[in-house]
Amino acid sequence: MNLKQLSTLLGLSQTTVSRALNGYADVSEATRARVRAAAKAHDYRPNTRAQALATGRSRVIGHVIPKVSTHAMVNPIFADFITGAGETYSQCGYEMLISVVDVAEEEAAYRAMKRRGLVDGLIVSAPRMNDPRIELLDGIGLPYAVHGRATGTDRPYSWLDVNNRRAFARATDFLIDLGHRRIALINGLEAMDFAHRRRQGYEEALRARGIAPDPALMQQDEMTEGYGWRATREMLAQPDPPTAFLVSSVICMLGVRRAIEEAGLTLGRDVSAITHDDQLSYLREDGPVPTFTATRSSVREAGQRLARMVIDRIDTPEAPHAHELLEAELIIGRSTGPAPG
Amino acid sequence: MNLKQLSTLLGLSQTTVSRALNGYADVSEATRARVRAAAKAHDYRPNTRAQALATGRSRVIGHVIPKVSTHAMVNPIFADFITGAGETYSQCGYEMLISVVDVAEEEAAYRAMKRRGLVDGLIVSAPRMNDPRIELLDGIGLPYAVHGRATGTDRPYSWLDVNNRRAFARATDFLIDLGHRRIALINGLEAMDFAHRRRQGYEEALRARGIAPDPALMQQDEMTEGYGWRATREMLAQPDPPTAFLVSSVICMLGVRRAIEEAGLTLGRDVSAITHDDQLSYLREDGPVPTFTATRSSVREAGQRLARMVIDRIDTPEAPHAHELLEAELIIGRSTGPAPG
DNA sequence: TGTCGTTGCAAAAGCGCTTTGGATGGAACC
DNA sequence: GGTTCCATCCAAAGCGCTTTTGCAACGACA
Repeated sequence: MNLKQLSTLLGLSQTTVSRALNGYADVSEATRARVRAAAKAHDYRPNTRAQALATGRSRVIGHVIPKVSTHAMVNPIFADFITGAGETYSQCGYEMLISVVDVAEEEAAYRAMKRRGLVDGLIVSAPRMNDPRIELLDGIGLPYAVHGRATGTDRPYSWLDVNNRRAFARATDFLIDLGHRRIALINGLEAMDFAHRRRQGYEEALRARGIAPDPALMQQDEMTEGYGWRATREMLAQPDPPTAFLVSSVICMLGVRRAIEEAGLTLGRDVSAITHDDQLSYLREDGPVPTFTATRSSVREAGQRLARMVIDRIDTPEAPHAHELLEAELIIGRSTGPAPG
Repeated sequence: MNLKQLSTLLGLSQTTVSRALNGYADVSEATRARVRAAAKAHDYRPNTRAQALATGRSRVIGHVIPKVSTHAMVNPIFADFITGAGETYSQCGYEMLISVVDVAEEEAAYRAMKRRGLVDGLIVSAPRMNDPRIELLDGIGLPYAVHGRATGTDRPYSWLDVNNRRAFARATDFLIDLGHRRIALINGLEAMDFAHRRRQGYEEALRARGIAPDPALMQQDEMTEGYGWRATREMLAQPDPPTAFLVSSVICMLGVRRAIEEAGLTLGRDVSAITHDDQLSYLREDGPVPTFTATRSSVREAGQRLARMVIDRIDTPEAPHAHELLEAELIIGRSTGPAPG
């Protein structure tokens, strides 16, 4: 059933049927009701492609996943983020398109998306420092919103971010209050903006309390379980080992815990640890007191809100850029306690 | 730059330019070369929407994520699977559309996708037993391929699955060979077909060696870290606790290990455990001997191959249905050892 | 010389929708 | 009675591509 068929069936023109369904005022309410009823009865749905061609809008928003090589890591927050964004998209009548592109062809991919009219807007994920994509997309003329920020870029853009700096500063402060002085940072790759900010927060909090950051207590890498384990193991083997750890993700934290337990220590008593927790659904816990003390912020909610943000950019490109800074909650769990000794 | 502009620029008709670019024979090689050069020079890309409208093919494949409630779990294998599928799609000139829909509206969503010409085909994930989606999609007339199988359905369909039954039978066998008799199964939800098959494999292997399956040693739930921990804890507290565990996912296994270590036991010595390992990239390990003994099968590769399978269904709907049964490798790690005592 | 088959290109229709620019008829107003 | 003005509706153009159909030119062949 297409527009033409529906309209002849109703004895109306395509124009009237189209305008009736799209809520234009120049259709009598009586006709509109009749049209709506018929559309419902025949389960009429306008053809998306035709609609897109006619309006110049595809009602699709793209997410690009840059692929480094065949075995590169997929971001573990991806699934929850996508789910959040997807919820908003369905509410707003948008679709989500995901494109896996080789990192070498990323720029070409963005250009092609615009040229081919594939998407109306984009989500930019995992911004690096001085991320070139911002200038690129402005040049191309594709609306977008960034999940995170790109330190070093001076042009305005819309973003949503967790206050990583404050979160890690607070967590550091909390550990210092508990009496810890040797606090390690098991960070993500610091080319990533969020990791850079976390280190800033960590170092600032240390310095504010008169503790000099020790390079031997900082590591950065892709946030896997294995990395958490390895880094913790090495640090615990140092002559003057840390008594507390600041960890970049729960996945990583699982490795940290493993290394601590293997060393015969008890987490929360001999050694403390705080992780950032994106509230990944498959790592969710039920109990009243969480296992890990954590700076918590829902990445699913971030997806929801960021989706809304791109849609706003598409609808009102002339509006000023939006910025949302989500504050992470500090949740006290069982992985922290007073410094031993 | 659109077709019309490009053709006037070349002094040719739209027809000729279109046919030149699309490789038709009735264009001289000289003209074709000239057209190609001009297209490249101006970075011409045909408008996807117009192309789709004209051809009746959208070159988009849909993945539907049914959402149970706002806080339902997102499948942890999702990200890696998507990445694999996405790789194949880009190679074949397809795009991937992901739709998050409320489970109550799932059927309506499939119908709408067809009606609106949104997608050419679908991937069906996480099939349950007697999954109704197969009949539904056949009725709607949308090509699809299933990730897993749906026991109980008698109509033919294309699928790709891991041989879950054999994998779990082999793992069980391996544990029995090591001397274990009390072997627990920490399964996924058995409404899911894969979990059902795993239990079959497990029980068959037990019976074949004269061991009666004990309901007290089987649990099923959503495969979170917390579930693994809880289930293991409970089982270890039983009067006649298991000496070995069969675990449905690495995420779950992390919880199993935690419970074992908390009980003062050593994994691989006092208690053995084998997990199924989808090779999720963020849980990847580097070392020579893996931490966990596992039945291993790459979900990313599954994504790649399944994507190819839907594309084949779209291109040749009359071809017989394809079936791929991937055998999981049994990888011996450090989480298994001879039964104590 | 006329016929035929090829080759190379173009005109135009069509995909299913939106939107522009009227057309129509009746009420309201002077 | 004529004019204006709504309120409704419609015909047709257009979005950017593909595809069908047709036509002109050309060489080969008898």
